[in-house]
Amino acid sequence: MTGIKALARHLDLSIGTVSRALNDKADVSPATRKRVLAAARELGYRPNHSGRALRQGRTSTIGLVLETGSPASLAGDAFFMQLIDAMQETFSAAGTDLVLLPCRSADDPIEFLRRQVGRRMVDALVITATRRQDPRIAMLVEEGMPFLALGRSGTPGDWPWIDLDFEGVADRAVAELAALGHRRIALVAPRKEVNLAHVWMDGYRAAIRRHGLEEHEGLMLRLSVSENGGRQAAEAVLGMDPRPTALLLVSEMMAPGVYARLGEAGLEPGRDLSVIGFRRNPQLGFLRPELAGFALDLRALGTAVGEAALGLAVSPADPVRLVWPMDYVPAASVRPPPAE
Amino acid sequence: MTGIKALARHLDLSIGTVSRALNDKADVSPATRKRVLAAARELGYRPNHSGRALRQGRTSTIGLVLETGSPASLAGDAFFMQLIDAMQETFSAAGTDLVLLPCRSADDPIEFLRRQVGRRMVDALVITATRRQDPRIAMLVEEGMPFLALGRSGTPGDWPWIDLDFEGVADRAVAELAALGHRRIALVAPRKEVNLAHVWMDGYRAAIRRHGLEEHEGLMLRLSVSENGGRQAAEAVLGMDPRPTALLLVSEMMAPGVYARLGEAGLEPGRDLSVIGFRRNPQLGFLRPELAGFALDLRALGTAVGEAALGLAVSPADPVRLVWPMDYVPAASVRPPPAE
DNA sequence: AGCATTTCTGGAAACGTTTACGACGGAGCC
DNA sequence: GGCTCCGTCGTAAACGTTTCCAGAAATGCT
Repeated sequence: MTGIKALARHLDLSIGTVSRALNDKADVSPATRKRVLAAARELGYRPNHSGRALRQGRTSTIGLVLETGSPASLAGDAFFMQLIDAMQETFSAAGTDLVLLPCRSADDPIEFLRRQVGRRMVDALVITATRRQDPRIAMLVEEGMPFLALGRSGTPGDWPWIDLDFEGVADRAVAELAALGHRRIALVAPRKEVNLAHVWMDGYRAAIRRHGLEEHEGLMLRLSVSENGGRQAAEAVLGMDPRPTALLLVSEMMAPGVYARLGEAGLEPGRDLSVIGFRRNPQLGFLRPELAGFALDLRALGTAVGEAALGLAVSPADPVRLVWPMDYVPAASVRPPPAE
Repeated sequence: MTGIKALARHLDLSIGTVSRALNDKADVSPATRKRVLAAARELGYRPNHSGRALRQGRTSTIGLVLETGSPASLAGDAFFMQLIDAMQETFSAAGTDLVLLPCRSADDPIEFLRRQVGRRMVDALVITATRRQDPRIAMLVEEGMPFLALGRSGTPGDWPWIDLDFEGVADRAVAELAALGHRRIALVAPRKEVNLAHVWMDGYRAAIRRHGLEEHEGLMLRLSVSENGGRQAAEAVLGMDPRPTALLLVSEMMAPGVYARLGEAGLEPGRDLSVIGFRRNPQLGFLRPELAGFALDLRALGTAVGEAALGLAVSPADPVRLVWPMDYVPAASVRPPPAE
């Protein structure tokens, strides 16, 4: 393997000069720089990551922690894939690499993170699926590890986060439904104790109250975020008496299940039960009637997340705290409630 | 940050001795070993990954390359999540870490891999979604990078791979259907030019021929592996004249789309069109009638993949070449064809 | 007791890179 | 011509760890 040493010997230069030439440092003549770059390309030289990281004290790598085992994390839709895509594009321009660190849900997430921190293999971490009380955050703050949370948490402190506007979405969705005359609106929240579940339910509760609609804990369903969860949501709504006239889903990926179960009962989404999915998702373009939801530019979000993660190392003060807004897109799955 | 140096000073020992104690080497007395381990735990010492990697010439990390942007890779179901989970369990026992390397489908995969190889950040790579002609394989062989391919390829050579038994599944599925009296069996293959598409179609073709069934290129559909793809498959089948009596899916995740489209046409899976999904998937337990498919123990597969990947570094000779068998599990979605 | 052997420990080199510093040459200036 | 200064390059230390080697202490053997 050609290291910088072999390269220097081949060029009859010192390794110091070669290094400076490769890294665009000042103290090297244009002629030699050109010569070095040519030789490096020819010999296929790639700097050894460990050596560089050891010397520089940083790895130019950022880790995104993902939960494996939980279907809500990466499965169900290409949400994260697209996010990762955009993040990587941003990183790439900054000479940084992205690695995904899968954390087994069976393992202790704290221990997993502590291990990553100790290894110093990444300069910063991006964590997802934040909990209402998330010990990971306190740990990372304590360890002095730069990190960005995708999602808020009740853990106090000035750590950086970016989150979707769950309460804004819930509020707007309820408002749209109320304006059409809906009085009984059921809500689906994740079964898992992630923070967004509570933000989502709080936003819903506040909006229900503000519009003076029917408030009832039984209208809030906790289900797994999956097609099957959607099916169970529809099942539950069908069993309620009086039956809600609208259903608000925490994830649009549940909608196919809802539609299927309604169809089996001879009901039609929109006409018999208004349905609002969370995110407007082109993958679900086949749904009839079209599913109402909220537009989200995943590329823009991914870029923002990427930039925030990059900024972590450079400016630890003034952490990002960003609620990402989403715009309502009406569709035929939302109509006035059926006449009683 | 407490390095081994600080630890040694704190213990009034040489760093050599401390290192040996930590790494379970022979030349250290039980008493000091105990003392060192206690101090390491107390001071929260974690070996620096770069330092160790630099010295040892290996990183104890294996990279799994994933394609982002393509919905078939990680989305659709939790297939990879579960695989990763089991792989990680295997790695963990061997003191190895797993990182996921997302490769943007927009980028050049060769360049991406070359970069990973050059960085020497991982000891071995696991690549997925192998193509029929996959230049990545030739490149990795040439670079001398240990790797394992999840999926076969037409690229010649003795590189290690593990793949599902696509032709076996296609063969058995056709046999089951033929035994029930089906004569016109439609097949769904991925639209993308992955190797498995061809293995799958070849297996199907051979079985069709062997059983003397209706052979016709129009019976083979190339569609995206998604719920919507399943919908399109059903759509296509409905439009065929004469209509096939059975449908063989390359992924069970397409089944909900198939079921939905059939339902809209007033048809019932099993009764009007037999459907076989690829893998038996508990996530799809809600489908009625139950979907026939092939049992696959993802944990066992993940363990096998993990072990093969671990063995890559130790025994480069005699590469793994493994076709993973799957057993047919009948269900109500497969019944004799309707009387003409 | 004397020697050989074992057990434990410290010293130091090495992995590949970056970077502070010093050295050397030539050019410019008085 | 001697001085400074700038441009260019080589030298060497340092990052944190592992591992080889030698040395010291302790033990076993005759």
